[in-house]
Amino acid sequence: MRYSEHMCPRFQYALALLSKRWTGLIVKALLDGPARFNELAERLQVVADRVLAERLRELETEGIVLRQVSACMPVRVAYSLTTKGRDLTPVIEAIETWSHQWIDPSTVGATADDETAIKA
Amino acid sequence: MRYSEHMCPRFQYALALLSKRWTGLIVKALLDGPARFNELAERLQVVADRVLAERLRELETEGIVLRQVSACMPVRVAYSLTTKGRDLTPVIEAIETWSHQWIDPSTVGATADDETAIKA
DNA sequence: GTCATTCGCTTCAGTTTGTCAAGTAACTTC
DNA sequence: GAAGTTACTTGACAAACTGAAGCGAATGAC
Repeated sequence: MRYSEHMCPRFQYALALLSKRWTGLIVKALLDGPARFNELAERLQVVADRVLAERLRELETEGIVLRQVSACMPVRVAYSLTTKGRDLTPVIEAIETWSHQWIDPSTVGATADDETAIKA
Repeated sequence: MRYSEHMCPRFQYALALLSKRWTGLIVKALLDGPARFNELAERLQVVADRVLAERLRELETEGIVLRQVSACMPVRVAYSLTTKGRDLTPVIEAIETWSHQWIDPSTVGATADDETAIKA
């Protein structure tokens, strides 16, 4: 990875991590509690399996996500946040606050397009 | 854009914006004060001109960045943050705090690789 | 005047990164 | 023994990013 000389490398490293596509959403989803792979894929419907697997592997090596495999019969894999991961809460909260202050629901676009719209 | 049904669309929209490559770094750079295009490109050495121009255009349409063209002789373009943009400060600060708490300088990799290393 | 330079981009070719659909290996249930 | 579940992986394709070069207007150096 390359860094700008004019900014703190640690900040740049963290930013690169967090601004990888879907990283924020995955962390947010895991803040709601641990989940198995398919469960997580359900929570974040927009993320392709391939990328979800990749991101989770990256987040695991970064020590943000914990991967626990149960030796049981239909091999279950549970993903959860480590302390390092849970410490991202203020970042997520800051984004939530900002989005509620500045993002106009109408800007967001067709929010419920498919079946959700029919149900509503 | 597509959204997960299980999370606030405003949050997802904000996250998509902020997690686009280089967006965070550009905002951070502009928090240090307004800058012209080439000046900004210098501050963020890692961003290709093409993408910088594109990101700035996006951030302008989002109302985060203000683009002011001086009618003077060698057309100067000044970029600065709007209030909406400056309100991202808590987000940037949260990431800074986290990175200083959790990112080990040695993890960051070869911090100063080129000439910087020779000078040190 | 003509050449080279600065400014704010844009264009091009090539690599990286992401998407979608399908497949796989191990095991259970019918 | 065929079908389903779980956690991924694979492959073909598309979108996004990179680095180097170009471009048009306006100087400044000679």
